[in-house]
Amino acid sequence: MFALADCNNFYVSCERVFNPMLCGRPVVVLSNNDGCVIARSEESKALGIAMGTPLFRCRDVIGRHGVAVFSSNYPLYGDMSSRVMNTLGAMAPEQERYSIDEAFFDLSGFRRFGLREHAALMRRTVLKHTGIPVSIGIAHTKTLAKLAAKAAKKDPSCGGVLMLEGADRVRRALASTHLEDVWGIGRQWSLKLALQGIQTAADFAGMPPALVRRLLGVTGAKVQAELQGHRCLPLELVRPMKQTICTSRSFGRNVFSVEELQEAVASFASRAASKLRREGSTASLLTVFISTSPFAASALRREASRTVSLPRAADDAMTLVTAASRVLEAIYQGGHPYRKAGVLLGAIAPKNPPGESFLLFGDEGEGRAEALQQVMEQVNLRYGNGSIRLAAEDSRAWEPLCRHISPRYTTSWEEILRVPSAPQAPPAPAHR
DNA sequence: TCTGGGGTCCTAGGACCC
DNA sequence: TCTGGGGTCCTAGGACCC
Repeated sequence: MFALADCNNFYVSCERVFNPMLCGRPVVVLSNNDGCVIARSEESKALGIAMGTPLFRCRDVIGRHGVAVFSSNYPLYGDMSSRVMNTLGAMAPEQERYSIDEAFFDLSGFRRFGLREHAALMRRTVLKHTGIPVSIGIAHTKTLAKLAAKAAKKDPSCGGVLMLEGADRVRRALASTHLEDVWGIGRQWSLKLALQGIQTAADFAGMPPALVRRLLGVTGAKVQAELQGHRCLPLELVRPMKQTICTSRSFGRNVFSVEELQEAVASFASRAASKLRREGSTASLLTVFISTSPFAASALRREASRTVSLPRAADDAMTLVTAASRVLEAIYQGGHPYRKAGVLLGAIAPKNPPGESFLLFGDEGEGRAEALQQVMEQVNLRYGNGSIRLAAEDSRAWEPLCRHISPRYTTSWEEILRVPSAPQAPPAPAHR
């Protein structure tokens, strides 16, 4: 049997652990740049604040009901995530970390303890050790386990754990699940299937497989088979190597000049380099993209991108920053209010593959660049990220907004001492 | 005024190979 | 009149996930 453990309203729960005054109050967490609502407490959901709502569209509700608003605090959420994952992993070692707030487990070995009982113990332990509430679904396939976890969240009577075993129990769960709540079925496919009269997970599971294959391809066919209890998605115990690594941001304001874009792109390339090095990989393809807001007047709108292949696979900031800077120069065009840029690395390969390759036409700089990069990493490790960086990255005038950020309670000695003030609703727009 | 970031997989079509 | 069969690789676009 597979289990899925899913943290409830994860980002909101992280904020509440360190600021219990938030419990019982409506809370939302915003996307980068304070743009959209990406996490909501139950109280906020009850107020009708939908996932992904732009902040400016729900300011009224937020003001009227005293909703607490937070910018996202990824150092905090990432650290809390590893605490939750480590706690769970200690109690069920066959673990696949699926996302920042979810993990799958193979619980087959725990039959004699009672699967439901063991899951309930996992849940209690995580709550006690980290303060984060989780819901756990148990079933024969991953897709059914996801469905069970969702149902466990909705129904308070099951105490956060729901096991789907037995054809009848599964059938009832499928019948009471809307199609768009099934893992793997998004908006577009729901609409497509609604035209065929398909409303619930049970309807979908009962469709002729050939029709599903024709409408949704093999991906949809797998979802259907999983709902019928056939395992198509195995537990992935080791995370496969990333195929692309991307660092991109929306800017806190319009950026017009190539100089400011250069600084942003240099920072992204440098960030991407450190992600790459953490993976122990190198990249041979580099893409730079810049764009205005997609909501800008069409005369001002512009999207541009270009990919280059690097003369040799690289993982150091200086090579990637230099390459990115050249690409940006080539695609930049003045007169547009740019709001976003990014660097995407591709053709990723392990750094020291068996039978290591070398450059035919020498490269004496190589060893020095590597040594310099390592020293920079050590300095940043000891004195804090950003203590030393390439001059090209400086100024940061483009930095995204985060007006409602909470302290990094678990990863910063300075910030842990900051007393959380009762968070306020964001300042009302000037005209109100 | 104000709208995230980082991924994966599949499919179709085109260019190419013998 | 009539024009093969079996592949690979790449790219762009579209769907999905959190």
